[in-house]
Amino acid sequence: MDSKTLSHYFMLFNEIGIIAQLSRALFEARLPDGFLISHFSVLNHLIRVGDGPTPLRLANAFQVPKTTMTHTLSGLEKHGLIDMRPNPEDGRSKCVWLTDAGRDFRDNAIAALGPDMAQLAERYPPEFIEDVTPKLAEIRKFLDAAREG
Amino acid sequence: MDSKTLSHYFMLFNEIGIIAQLSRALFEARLPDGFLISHFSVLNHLIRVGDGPTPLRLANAFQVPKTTMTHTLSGLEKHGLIDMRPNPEDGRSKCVWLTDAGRDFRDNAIAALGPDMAQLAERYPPEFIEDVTPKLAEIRKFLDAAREG
DNA sequence: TTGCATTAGTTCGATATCGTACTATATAGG
DNA sequence: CCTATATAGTACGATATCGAACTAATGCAA
Repeated sequence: MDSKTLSHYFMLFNEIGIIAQLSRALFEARLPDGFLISHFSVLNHLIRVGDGPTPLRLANAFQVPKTTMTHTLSGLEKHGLIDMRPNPEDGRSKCVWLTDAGRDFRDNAIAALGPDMAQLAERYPPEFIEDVTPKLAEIRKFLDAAREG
Repeated sequence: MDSKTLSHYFMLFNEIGIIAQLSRALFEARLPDGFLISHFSVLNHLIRVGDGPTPLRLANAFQVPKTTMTHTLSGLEKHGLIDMRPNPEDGRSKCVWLTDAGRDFRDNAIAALGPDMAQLAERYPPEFIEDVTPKLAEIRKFLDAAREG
């Protein structure tokens, strides 16, 4: 691969890194003090996919080490947004359930982020997003496979 | 905006966040112990754009707080990969210059990452990358503008 | 010139993230 | 059943990142 082509691949990941950084900062500015995207993401995931998963399943879903997920969940539990109950099918394990406060928090966060997304949508319509997202999902799957291999 | 459309926007940033995470881990596994993508990125930037910029210019280029750039540069300097010299045009400021060791480090890193990129290129040819990257760059510019506004 | 606001860089404290090691439980093989 | 291995979650230590406050130099305006 010639160096010019190689640099294009570097640039892709450079852009992705910067967007991840900027979007995190912008999103967190809309959340109550002390809450991070990681907290919102978990709550949102529990709503979308359904609650009751183990911490390890969540760690895999977000591709973070399980120690990181432990930390994130402890923050959510401390604020009463989730319940951690024993897993009836495995004595080593736990299950994560939303509380009413957790659902409210997530709804409020969505409402707080709505205007930003609407502003983004003015410039980049849904078709644009729906074009890019699947391509990124492909790359993500490839990287995830490479991680294991 | 209806909730289904909204969720598409969330998913975009979710994918971006995960790719940033995975690519960082994969890249850093190819670097010598104790070095991070941030170190490589700065060296690579100095090669591409030319060395001699101030730390603040670098912080802006990578969209990180200047305190983070101070930390990154101190690591590079400690390993003798860059020189920090006074800025002749501004007594408050400094200029960042590559050392020969810095150039070598960057060349070795590129060589170490080459096979991974080649593997990626097998599945996602340059045209794919050149389609996606500009679109991400647009979103990045939008977010950057929103950050200031 | 003098005084005030601005800017570049660093220091410091807080914390999110992550790897290693550990405990408890589960599973497979003898 | 018993032992060895694997797995789920946690505790702990290291460090990258970031915001607030600080220092020093600059620029501007009266």
